[in-house]
Amino acid sequence: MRTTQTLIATQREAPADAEVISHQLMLRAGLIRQLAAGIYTWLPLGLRVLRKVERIVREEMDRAGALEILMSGVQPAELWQESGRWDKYGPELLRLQDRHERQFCLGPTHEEIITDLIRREIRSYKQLPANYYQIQTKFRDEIRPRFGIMRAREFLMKDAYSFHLTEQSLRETYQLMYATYTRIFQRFGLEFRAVLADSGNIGGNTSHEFHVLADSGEDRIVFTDSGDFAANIELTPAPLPAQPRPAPQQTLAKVATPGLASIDEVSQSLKVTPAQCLKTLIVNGREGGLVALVLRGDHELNRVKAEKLVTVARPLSFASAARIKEHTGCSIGSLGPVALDIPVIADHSAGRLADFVCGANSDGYHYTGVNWGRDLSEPDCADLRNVVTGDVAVDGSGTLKIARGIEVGHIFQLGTVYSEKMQANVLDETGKAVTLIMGCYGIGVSRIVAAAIEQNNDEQGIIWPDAIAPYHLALIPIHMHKSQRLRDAVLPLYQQLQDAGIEVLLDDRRERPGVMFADMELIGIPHRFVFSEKGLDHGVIEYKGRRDKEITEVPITGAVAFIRAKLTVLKSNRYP
RNA sequence: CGGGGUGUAGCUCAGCUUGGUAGAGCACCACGUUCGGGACGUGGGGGUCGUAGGUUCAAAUCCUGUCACCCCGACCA
Repeated sequence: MRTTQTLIATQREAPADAEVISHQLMLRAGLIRQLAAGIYTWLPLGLRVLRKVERIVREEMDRAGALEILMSGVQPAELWQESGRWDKYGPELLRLQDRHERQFCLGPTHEEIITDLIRREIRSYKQLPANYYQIQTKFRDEIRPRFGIMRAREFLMKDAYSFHLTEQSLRETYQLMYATYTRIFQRFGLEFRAVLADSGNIGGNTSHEFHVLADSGEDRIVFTDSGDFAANIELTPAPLPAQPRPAPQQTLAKVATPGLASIDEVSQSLKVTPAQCLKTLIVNGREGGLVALVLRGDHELNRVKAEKLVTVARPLSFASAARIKEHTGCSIGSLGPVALDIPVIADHSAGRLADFVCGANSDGYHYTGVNWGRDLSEPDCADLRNVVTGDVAVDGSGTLKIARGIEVGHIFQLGTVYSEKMQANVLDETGKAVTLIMGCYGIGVSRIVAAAIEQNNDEQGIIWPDAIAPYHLALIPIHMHKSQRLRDAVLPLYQQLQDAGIEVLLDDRRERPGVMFADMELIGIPHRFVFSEKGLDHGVIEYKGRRDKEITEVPITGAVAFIRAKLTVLKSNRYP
């Protein structure tokens, strides 16, 4: 492709509302344009990247024996009413009516549609297992779309659904999908990790997430060096404290702490570590009352763990400041478990503290030297906190490390949640109707484009991995319009490179070199050749990889072979 | 949905307090000079100042409504 024949829509400045780097760079590089909140148009260069991601996903799904179909983005309400999700899903489901006033929605996911299809088409156990997938636009009317493509309302997703007669068969396909996802993310050339995940409100039991590692990621994932343990922080169990609780040394004292509310303020003022303080969080209880969750001052509440407590309301919600004031007579910064007349649940490590500091349930006062069992009753303990770096893995595989990740894939063993409600069953060998067991497997195709940029960028712009770059190679001739000699060197090579299966972007604009360099770097083309009169005098052109510091001179006659050797993706990415 | 913010040229923004001819940089067009890391000069095109109403001789500017977008909190690929 020539730059004069495509749309190079680069910009020097990003719109002020683009917050994350991938959003800024996608706009500046001219990959996307915003149409409305969370809704984007893909420009030619961006679409090439999206299509490459899609293609790799498709090839590997096909290889794994999944069958591609395409389901409508618009879905009739009846099926959602049948599964019970029409009422459950809330405003995130964009509902619409046709001219006959029939209810529809824009599909945020396709469980209902596929389950309906399968229950009509598959009658016999002999047709199982089955695994169907599609790559389709989804729509979720997020309360707050943000971060550009990363969390758009409209996005492209690969979703697959498998159907089984037995749990064993489900586990086999689940394993196959796990392996397939691993291949897919390896082929992208992105640093990623698969972790155990919370199955959330989709239901089912086993579930793994695939995360692209990036410091800007919204999720925290936890793993050990051996790799034996890997999980989302949401469901990483914290180790039980190794030491028993020390014997009390201090006596209980009430000290004035006027104006001090946060753990930091209190601990600094009283000259103790945050780990020696307790923080008390009051949440709404399941029966309408209040529940106090108590953590060590240096620990953070884990919402998923808290929601698993039978006394705590789901979803977890903090009690309002007004309600807390009404109940305890103090504001949030002065709460503590002493003489608190609501149920108290302490994190294990908070339960092991002795001589600790906590709020006195009276504004401007804290207690010091507090001890469980002496100054207040022994607490009920539970695992409530997020693990921290250095905690020990409960499976004994070492100490935990924490990284940030962007969730780009999620696989679930769904079970019979949908098949039961929608009566999707087949006849087994004995002629008996058996409810289908389901798995589902998602990949955020468009999100991967953004995640790749979050992970791979520098001052100059995007740095695409070869496998998903819009073009493999940029050709930059310097002042070609003035030199017949350059044209005679560049144009035949441009042709040869394309014939060799290399995707080339030839910059034939009448621009100064600096402009061309800057644009190709911003767009993130991973390899480039520069042609100049000076180089041609010696029969060489200049090569530079996008991450390279130095330039390499390459004989023009060996240019094709040189770049083919660099592009391992040409070989490894194809399969028979 | 609650809290906050912003709407002026394709992008970044000034002008608004104190009403009086709509601006700058980048981008775009033409010509000239430049020419291996986002050149320079001259000339030019482009804006119902988000939108509706009000106050006023006069509104980008003051008032009211409304819409859009963005940021902070509860979901998710």
